[in-house]
Parts: sequence; structure tokens; C-alpha cells
Amino acid sequence: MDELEELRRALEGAGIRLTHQRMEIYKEIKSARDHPSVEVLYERLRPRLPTISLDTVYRTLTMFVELGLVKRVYGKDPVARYDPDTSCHHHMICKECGAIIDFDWPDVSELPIPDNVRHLGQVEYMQVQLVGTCKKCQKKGGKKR
Amino acid sequence: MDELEELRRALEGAGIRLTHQRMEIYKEIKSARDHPSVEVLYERLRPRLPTISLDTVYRTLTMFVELGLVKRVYGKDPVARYDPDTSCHHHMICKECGAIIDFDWPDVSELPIPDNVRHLGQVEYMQVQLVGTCKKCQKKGGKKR
DNA sequence: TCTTAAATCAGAATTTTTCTTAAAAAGTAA
DNA sequence: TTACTTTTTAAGAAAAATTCTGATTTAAGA
Repeated sequence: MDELEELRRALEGAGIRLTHQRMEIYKEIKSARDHPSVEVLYERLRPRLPTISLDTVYRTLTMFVELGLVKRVYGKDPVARYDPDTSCHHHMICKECGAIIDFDWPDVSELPIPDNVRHLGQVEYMQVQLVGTCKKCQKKGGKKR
Repeated sequence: MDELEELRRALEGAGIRLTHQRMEIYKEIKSARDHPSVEVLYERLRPRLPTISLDTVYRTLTMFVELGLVKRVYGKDPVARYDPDTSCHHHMICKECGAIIDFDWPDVSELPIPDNVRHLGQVEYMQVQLVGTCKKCQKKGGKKR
């Protein structure tokens, strides 16, 4: 089954055109496992799409977020990063290197949102963030970067 | 007991001077309940400290984060915001207006970090993010911002 | 194929954050 | 206090991230 089917349907449903750039950006983010920023995705796309503009990557990812195709997340810096996995999962964020690492925690994922939160508004999704130091940076020890 | 005692001790422990600006920034962030950005804090401080620079607010808050006096969080935008509450609690983030609202969820707060996460690194703290639409924006209905 | 609205590119503009440097303030010792 | 040393600050410049503007190109339906 075509991996672009989800994109095709989402765009059609919203009356948005399926362009070459959108397909390539979709493929790139959907195959990423490191929650890349726009800048990083842009650099990965350039070999294939030498004339693509940074702005197109920004606009397209914002659109993907609005369509629910990807999620926008933040790590240690004020830089938007994108997560192709829209299912319920969680993130470990490294304070040193900024890595964002996925993990599962069914005990939390399966809990219902408690009643005392209902009055805050309508919840779309829930995720846990663990902030700390990743294995790699622990080994390096001390402060880096 | 002096509300600035925590600041005094943290700075002393790190060999950092206690200045007028640091005291005022500390008092301002510690009394805030809306997770303000640097820009917002700066505007709140200006009436009292007309010559303070934005850069001082940035530097000081970064220092407070490193000392563990406050936490840095992100909501819907790529703008750093600061949380004076360093105890375990969670956030509801409104996609519309960007509000960050505190809530408690003891069932999660009291869970131990699961074993399959140990190998990811050392965890300093954990928090849940609920992303959705706050009560106020629900009432307004439709897209706003 | 033609038409037209939508999308893209390139560069400029904005916004957020950090850096540089000279001046001011804080701590120390006489 | 005064003189000396070091840290901190303010101001503006610089850098980084994101969004906007306007001309050109493209997708998709007639």
C-alpha cells in the first residue's frame, strides 16, 4: 500500500493540492527518527530538491501539524521540531545535547485524563516529558556544548 | 521567613553575587502564575527597574534554570517560558491562545520511572503535557489567536 | 490545452536569543 | 572609607529562527 496514501487523503479532505514539495517533505519527516527541526529537514531535502526554500518547509510542516499528520515538539531550545509518530508515546529530552528520544509507558498512556482536568478544556493528546541527561552525554561526562 | 532565602543560598552555593536585578527578577518570576516569557517578565520589571536590559533578564533566567530555581518550558510557540514551581506538576497547553495551565495528577506523579527508560539516561524530572483547547478558547469557538 | 486559484521561491522583514564591550557595581583588604 | 579586583550590567550589534511580500510557477479542473 502506498506510503503517501495518508498524505493524499488528508490533503484531499482539506482541499489542498498535492505538490512535489509536499510529497518529498512528507516522505522525509515520516522516515526521520530524530525529531528534526525545519533547518535539519531542509538540509536533508536539498540534495533532492536543490531549489526548495526554507519557507516552504516551514509552511508545509505547519500545515502537516494542522492536519494532524505530524506533531510539533520542543526540546531544550526555542526551536520547533517535528515528530512523525502521532500515536501516543513519550519523550526523554537531553539537557546536554538536545536529543529527543521516544519511549513507551503504557501505564500512563492508558490512564484516563482525570476529572479535575476536564474543566481546563478539551484535551487532544497527552505526552510525558522526561528531562535529564541521555546515556551518550553521561558517558562524555561534565558540561558540553 | 525571608522569601529570598532560597535565592541567597543558591547563589552563595554557586559563588554568584546577589545583585539588585537578580532579586527583582527572582521575586517577579516567583510570583508569576502564567509561565511568562522573558519579554513579558521584562515588561513587568520595567516600571520598577527602568534601565534593566532584556539581556539581563535572559541571562538571569538561564542562570536560575541551571541552579534549579525555576524550570524552562515551551508551549505552542518557539519562545522560552519560565515556571517558578519546581515541584512535580503538569501542564495543559492551549493550542489557540498559548496558555500554559498547571494541574496535579498524583496517579502519574507518584509512578516510578519504568525500567525500560533507565537505559535512556538519567532523569531529572518528569512532567505531563496535555495539548488541546482551553476553556476560554472553547467558548470563543472557532479559530482565533 | 486553457484557465485560474493556489503554491513556490527568493529575499526582506520580524522576532527571539545571544554576544561584545565599556561602564557600573559588588566584594576585599588595607 | 579608599583603592583595587572581579563580576555584573546596559546598550547596541549580531546571530538565529520564523514569517511575510511579491513575482513566478504549478496543479487540477473546465
